Amino acid sequence: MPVYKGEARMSSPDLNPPQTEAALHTQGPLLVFAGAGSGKTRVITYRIANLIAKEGVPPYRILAVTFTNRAAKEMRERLGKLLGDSIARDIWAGTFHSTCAKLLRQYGASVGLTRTFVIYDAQDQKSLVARILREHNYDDKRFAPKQVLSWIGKQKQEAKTPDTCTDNAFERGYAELYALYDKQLRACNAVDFDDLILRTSQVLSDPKNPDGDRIRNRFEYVLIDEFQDTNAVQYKLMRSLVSAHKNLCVVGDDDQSIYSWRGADVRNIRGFEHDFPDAKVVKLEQNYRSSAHIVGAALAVIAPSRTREPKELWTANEAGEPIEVIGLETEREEAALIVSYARQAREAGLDLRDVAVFYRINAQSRVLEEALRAANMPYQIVGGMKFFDRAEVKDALSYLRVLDNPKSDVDLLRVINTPARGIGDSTVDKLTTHAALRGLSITDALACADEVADLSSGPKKKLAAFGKLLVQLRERALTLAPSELLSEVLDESGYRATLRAENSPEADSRLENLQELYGSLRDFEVEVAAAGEVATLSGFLERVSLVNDVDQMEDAARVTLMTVHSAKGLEFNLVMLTGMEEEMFPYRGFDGRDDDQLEEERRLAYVAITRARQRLVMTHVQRRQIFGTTRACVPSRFIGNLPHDAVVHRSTSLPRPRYVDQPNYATYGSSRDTRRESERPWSHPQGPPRQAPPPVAPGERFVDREFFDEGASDFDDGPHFRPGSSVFHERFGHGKVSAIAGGAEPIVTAFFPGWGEKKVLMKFLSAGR
DNA sequence: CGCGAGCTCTTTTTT
DNA sequence: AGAGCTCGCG
Repeated sequence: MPVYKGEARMSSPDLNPPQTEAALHTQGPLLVFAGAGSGKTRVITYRIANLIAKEGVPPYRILAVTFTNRAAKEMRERLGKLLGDSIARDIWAGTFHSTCAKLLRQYGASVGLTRTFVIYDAQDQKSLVARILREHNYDDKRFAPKQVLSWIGKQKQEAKTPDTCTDNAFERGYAELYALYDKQLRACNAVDFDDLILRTSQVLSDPKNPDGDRIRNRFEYVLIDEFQDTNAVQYKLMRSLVSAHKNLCVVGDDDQSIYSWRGADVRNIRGFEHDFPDAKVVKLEQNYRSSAHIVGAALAVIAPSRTREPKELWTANEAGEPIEVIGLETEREEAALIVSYARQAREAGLDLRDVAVFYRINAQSRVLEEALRAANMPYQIVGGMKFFDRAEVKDALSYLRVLDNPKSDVDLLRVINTPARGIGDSTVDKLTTHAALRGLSITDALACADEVADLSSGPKKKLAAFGKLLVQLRERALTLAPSELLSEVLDESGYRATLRAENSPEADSRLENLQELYGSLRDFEVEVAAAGEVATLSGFLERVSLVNDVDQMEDAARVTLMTVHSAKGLEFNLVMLTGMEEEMFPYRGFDGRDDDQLEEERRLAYVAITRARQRLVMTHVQRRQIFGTTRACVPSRFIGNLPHDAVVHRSTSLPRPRYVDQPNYATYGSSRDTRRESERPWSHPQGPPRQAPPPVAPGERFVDREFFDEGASDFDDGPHFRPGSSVFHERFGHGKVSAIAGGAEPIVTAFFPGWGEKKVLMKFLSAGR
């Protein structure tokens, strides 16, 4: 019998009244509006603990859906502390996607999936659609794979199937493609991300399907976090999941709804009471996380939003440090400032894991990264190019996936000529045509390669040899541990040998990445073994598909760089929010932004600000080089919204002249402007700052560099090697640098006695004698 | 059939 | 600025 050790705490002042109300709720629907930093996670864990300990609900009958796997893991850890790890382990906790993947492994048969189905990512999807377009002679001017996929994705997010998706003649072509794409996925025993939800929902909503009832009976209590970011299928799935008992708790904040572009519908949370009229509603409005200045700033930024659920965030915390708004000339200077601030924070005793740098788009990270690296400041970048998206890693995974699931054509085609084994495009074309005509998978077609029409004996032999390789490897897969299989694959396929033979710095780097993949597979095996289970290939591949970068984030003493989207749900002592300029944040895409999108940008800014506990720094520049051109920049309207008394302005130069074309702006961006957001000018000028930084004579150039470190801005010569430097390399020993080629991964040319001149990646070098 | 060079094209946010 | 693509050559 579980003993609930935290019982004493439950009634203690640990929880405020609304928190207690939510935590003690048991039966029926519950809607929790959880303001930023209002102790939401704690309420959720206490509530689950209460269900288990007081109500006697078995942990395995509780499903908790979180936004990231990281959040699920953290929740489990907290519950472990309250109830013990063995109980916490039995709770179902994960994202919608990982939960559905788990369910489909077991209950996927009725929707055409076997236990070894694979999950296709964006790249896989694209290559599949491209192939369909080619094979069916679609006009690739009218049908771009990306557009086709985004249209299909939208249908799936709205729970629409190929036959129910549209009767609009204009969209007929898309609907046909959806049908073809769907058919291919089924033939491949594969799903895409949206399918994970859609197919699970289909299992649940088919009244004749006994699996639906099995799943329903399994979960007596369902909790969904970040509910404002659920889409229509997820909502539908949720409804059929709880239709019997209605023991549903949803938690969210409409002010933090930032994923509408992914199909998320904020009406799910705003209209919740309509679908569940007897729902109990609790509002958590006290912020415990941030200083009063930061809470005030967040409120000021979100206030102009026209559509908000009524609620009032407040805090009893102290005012704290003012928010710093810093104007700089270029993005390089901005990066230098970030380095300088991080350094000062570290010297002041702040742990670097408590320092974060946010930006609106990933493209902004490069310059920041270069500056941090040059300054030897430890950092990690979340997002951007993922480890598992690298070509060599994807190749290796494709081998594993097609071994696990022979029907996966996309994976087979990816590796059929990687490394090059003389199977060219025309041979592959004939093979795929042959397979399509007979309704075979490519693996099957390979098994009888000599029957392929129009193929001479050379290519046939090569196909047969590759087919044989796969058969042999598949046999080995039966007895080998997944990590051993990977090793075998890399050897037998010639992949490793080909890279070794290349003997270039890039190839070395790829080999290293493959080694890292091997390492992560080993880690997975150890972890699974610790839980008393056996590591399966499918299990590993699924994890790889569904982890995101925030899940992967290391808990190390480093500055963290990420997009604002990735930052949702996290918190840091010091947050530096970069690129606070019109067109950057709010971001302006190709076709501008409509009102709804601008509101979402505003909510995004709200999310960014509320991540900070003690200190918030916002930077903006006068000109920024991005996408190959230089743009002139104006401070973001969100800066204009900040309360004057909470802000200190600084800059390294006089702001650009402001062309005031709207008399209203004398109040420095106050929300007195009642026009709709989109009617206000885009590059609207700021009024003069109310609270000027140190006084400056008009026209005089004011440069305030006292808040810079000496030397922080000249990171150009930052790389610690230059021509003439002595370096050390694992294999080549000591040498002397002759040249350095920059870029994200700098390549150093150096002379090594006994080896001659070699080009190596800088990361493989250390300082020599 | 495979590789390289030039070309174009795209550029938000991600499970 | 960078990646991905097509085309042409060996």
